[in-house]
Order: sequence, then structure tokens, then C-alpha cells
Amino acid sequence: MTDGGLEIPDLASAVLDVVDRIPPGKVMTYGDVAEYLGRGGPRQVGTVMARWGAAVPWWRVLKADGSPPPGHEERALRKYRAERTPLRPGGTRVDLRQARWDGRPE
DNA sequence: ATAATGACGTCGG
DNA sequence: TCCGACGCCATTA
Repeated sequence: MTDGGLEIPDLASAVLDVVDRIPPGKVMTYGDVAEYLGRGGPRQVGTVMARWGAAVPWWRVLKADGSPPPGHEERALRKYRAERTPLRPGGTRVDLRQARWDGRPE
């Protein structure tokens, strides 16, 4: 299987796989995903999301301060409201204390 | 092989 | 709380 001729790096596949399992209403930071996988770093996860994120629930991966992916704030906020993701006062950032997913089954 | 790139994270002011 | 400087590291050029 290829991606229109472009190969998907092993790390990218692993990242997409994890993101695809984040439950609705829950989120993970770029750093969380990297730490969960035990390889790569926040920037690598961000690079993967930028290129192949469209195929997964990309809005469930955000920055460490709870702010949505740069350039996709509006769409992400709509998703959070739709799936009841806990937001902080002001409603522009996710409340990680409640919405952060540890990776273990519900 | 070397340098540049980037949907990040942390820290200091 | 906001912002800039610096560190990080796989992928690309």
C-alpha cells in the first residue's frame, strides 16, 4: 500500500494509529503521543499530523496548553462542542485536567 | 553526509 | 497571562 506514490514513515503510521484510538470527548497533546509511543518528539508528531492528519480525528491532538492546532482553531472548537470535550473558561482552550486521555481503555 | 525544516515544549522576563 | 529564546529530533532537501 502506498500513499499516492509517497511512502508513509514507520513513525507516522504509529502516530496515526494512536490518534485514531483517542475516544470522543478526550484529547492528547503532541507530547503525550510521542511519550506514549516512546519514540520521536512533539515536533515529529506535529509534522505527521500536518501531512497525514486529515485521515484521523486530528482535532483530538493539540498543544500542551490546551489550545487547538494552529490554523484549525475554528473547526476544532466546533468539534469540541459537538462531542462535549471539557473546555476552560473562555471556551477557546480544552481543559486538559478533565479531557486528557491516558491511553488506557475506557 | 550535512544542513534546513517544523500542526511542539519549557522556561525566563 | 502573553511573548520570545532555546532545545529537541525524525524527515527532507
